[in-house]
Amino acid sequence: MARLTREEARLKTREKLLDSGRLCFARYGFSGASVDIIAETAGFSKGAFYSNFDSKEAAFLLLLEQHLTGEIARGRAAIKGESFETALNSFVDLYAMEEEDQDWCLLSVEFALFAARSDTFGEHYSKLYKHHYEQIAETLSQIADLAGAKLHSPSTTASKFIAFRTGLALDRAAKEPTLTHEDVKTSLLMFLGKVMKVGPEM
Amino acid sequence: MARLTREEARLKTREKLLDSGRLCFARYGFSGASVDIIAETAGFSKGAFYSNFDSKEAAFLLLLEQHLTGEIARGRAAIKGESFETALNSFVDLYAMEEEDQDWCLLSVEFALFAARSDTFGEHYSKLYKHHYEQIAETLSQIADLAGAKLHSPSTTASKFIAFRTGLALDRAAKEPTLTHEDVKTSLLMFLGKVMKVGPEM
DNA sequence: GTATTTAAATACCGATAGGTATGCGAAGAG
DNA sequence: CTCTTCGCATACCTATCGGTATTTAAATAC
Repeated sequence: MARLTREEARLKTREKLLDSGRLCFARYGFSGASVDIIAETAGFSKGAFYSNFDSKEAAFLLLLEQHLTGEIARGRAAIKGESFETALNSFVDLYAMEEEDQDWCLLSVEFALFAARSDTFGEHYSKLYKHHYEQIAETLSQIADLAGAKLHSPSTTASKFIAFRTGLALDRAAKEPTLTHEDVKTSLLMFLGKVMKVGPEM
Repeated sequence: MARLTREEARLKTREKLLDSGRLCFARYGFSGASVDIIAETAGFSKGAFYSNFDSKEAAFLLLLEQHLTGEIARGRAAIKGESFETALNSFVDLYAMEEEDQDWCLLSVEFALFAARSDTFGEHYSKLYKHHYEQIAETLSQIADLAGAKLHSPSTTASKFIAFRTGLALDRAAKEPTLTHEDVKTSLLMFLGKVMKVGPEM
């Protein structure tokens, strides 16, 4: 293994900490994932963590931002060059997630709660999501376009879509979900179909 | 004020603690509401709390159960003797809640997260909600009846409805919600309308 | 080589929490 | 009136956590 400069080593450490953070936050939640655990899981100590990030909250925020960015990119990729039917299906598939992404969905819920109760944080959070919804709105509009439809209020539709998705994910996250993965997919398809005035019946 | 027997006094204390718990849990969340605070708010000490409840979790569970029971009762009351239109509207109004109930909606979300991560608790939680959804399903079926419609799978529909409601409430709980109260109402009406095959367009 | 910088380890701190053990004062039993 | 019971208060225990201060060891600069 090549000798690393100080800068390279530091960035590598940072990445490992972020990876570990992603894992721990998803598994234990924001308050449940202690800085000690995150650092230890990455093979470092708390000192390394605080030498790379201002606070636990700052690190989480970074991860959340990365995750949202990735979600948008995956959305765009899923519909790229596809027909309406395929695009809609692929897009919904992305949000009817199983496993890994579900963990992150739980996390986002947790952070919504946190944001709802924290004055200082609520603002930052709202800004982040306002942008996120606009990005999703854009993708949704493109899908609607494929069907020759036009969304009445794209960004509101995006909010509702994510709201529905979140609620469904919360059910799926239970030890004994009352809904199946199919139910989730059908529900989201139904919603988008209705909104684009082309959907199948429930 | 009449002299109280020991039993009467104890029950009164218990009630006051539960009231305080309802308030504190809603305001600060489950982990944010310390037993100390709950007891103090009720005008008692931690000793009183632990003399009345096995644990913080047990007390919360009791409150959750009471809340769910109340929700069902309010649902039934809202549609009693009404025409389809009125029943549907009143029912949705209940779930498009503002303020007080919203706090509890947040709490239920928090507990869904808790249940998703706790093995011991997840089971208890699932049982509670399975019953809850069945109750809602019954009310939804009655509403559908009024329109001469029949729900395909009442209990699944109830799950989806609550999922949607929860997601929407989560947005409304943000410091700067992206949806309005009207959006929430419209969305829920749209959902039920679609499901009962009689709804208005989005 | 030595001096300096700095990433990361260790040790530590104050706050807070859930829960327990014990003490006290008033209600109930006789 | 007295002894017992028991609801609640007080004091305490242990653990954890986010964050900081200090130290150490290695990379860089000279």
